[in-house]
Amino acid sequence: MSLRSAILALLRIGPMSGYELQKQFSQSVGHVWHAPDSQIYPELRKMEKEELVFAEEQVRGTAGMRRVYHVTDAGEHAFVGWMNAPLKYQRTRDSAHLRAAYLETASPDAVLEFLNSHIAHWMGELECWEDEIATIDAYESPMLNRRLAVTADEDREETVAYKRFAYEGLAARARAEIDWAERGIKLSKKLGPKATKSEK
Amino acid sequence: MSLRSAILALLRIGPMSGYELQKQFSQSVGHVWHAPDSQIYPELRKMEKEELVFAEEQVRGTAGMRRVYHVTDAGEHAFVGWMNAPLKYQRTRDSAHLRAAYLETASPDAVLEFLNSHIAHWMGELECWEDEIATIDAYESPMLNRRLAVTADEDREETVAYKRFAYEGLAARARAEIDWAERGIKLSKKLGPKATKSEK
DNA sequence: TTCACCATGTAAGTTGTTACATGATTCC
DNA sequence: GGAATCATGTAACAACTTACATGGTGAA
Repeated sequence: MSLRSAILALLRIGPMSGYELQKQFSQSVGHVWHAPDSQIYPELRKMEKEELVFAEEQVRGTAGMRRVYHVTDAGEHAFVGWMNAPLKYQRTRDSAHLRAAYLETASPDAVLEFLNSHIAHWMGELECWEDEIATIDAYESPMLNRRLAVTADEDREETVAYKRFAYEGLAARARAEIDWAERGIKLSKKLGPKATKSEK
Repeated sequence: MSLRSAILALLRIGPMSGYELQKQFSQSVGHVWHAPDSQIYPELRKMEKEELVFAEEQVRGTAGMRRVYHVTDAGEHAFVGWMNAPLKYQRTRDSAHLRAAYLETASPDAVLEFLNSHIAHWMGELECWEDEIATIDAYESPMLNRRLAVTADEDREETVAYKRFAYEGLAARARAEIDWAERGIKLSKKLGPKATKSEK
């Protein structure tokens, strides 16, 4: 149900086509909740059937078509309902930590490769979130500005603060992962000589 | 494919029935990689067909049955292969941070409830991992001891160290989530009066 | 004898992945 | 005229969830 909530959250910023949504899901939002186009288009059609959104059909050129989706009252209600309901935590499936627990099975090279690519992965995430935070602070976030334009003056501070808060949490997580992997590299180097010794 | 790797990792510790595996997946391992019984039994049958494991059929009482699974050479090879291959990161789907980004939509009560239950959730995880670490340090982990019993002397330190390392990372993550949610509570209290004012 | 635990699954549905498929528009 | 981008999907498959379904064993 969270894909649906993510779509509603985006459409609440302003009406958008499936294509525009898809671009959002491949950028910043996609780093919190990923969704490929093959999931977005069918989901929009389902939401249309359930009247959470409605499509404004636009003609492009001579034969082109564009369906711009708007949130309906029912959709707004569903989103607010989700926001106020208890959150369902999905069970963890964390392949990196699963692997870490059995790292003695991997070759010393593979251990370093694993930890280094873990760092690279989370560095990418960290950069993404730090950029987002900088963009918010500079009042240059297109999506947020679009939302603020239709937000009452007294609610703007809150809207900005929570967005920043969310991104800070994601950045903190990325930093924790990087720290952890760096400690892992030190550990593997400490263990290294013994591992080699045992191969003799 | 990680479910398969997790099963192989457990069976490498020692032969086990589906039921025993299932118990592991509902305890400590299940906090890294969750799997319900309805996924484990069919997966074991598939792995049996692919000859990654074989089942030793044991009779219990007069009519009871028990299939104890052992890792085959092919299974061992598959596990080591997975351990040495680059890890595939699954795309993030983080409903808590998704929600956090739009918290201005929730009622002040719902915000606190969300953040408090986030803390409770991660406190539970943290406790789980700290217990595991304490158990390892006291040489009282049944699964780890079972594994160490069939491990060469010089590899034991590594085996213990990586297990501890994995759990430390999970504990660190839990702490980061708790910290973040606590900052969120402070933030919501700071914003609180204004939010109320805007309702007048 | 009854209750907790051992033991093994199936079935239906949802969600997510990967690959395929097509065509229009706009800008250079 | 060609490339990037706009635009919308389908199909097959894999993974995961939730609920259902059944029966044996062992100890109090």
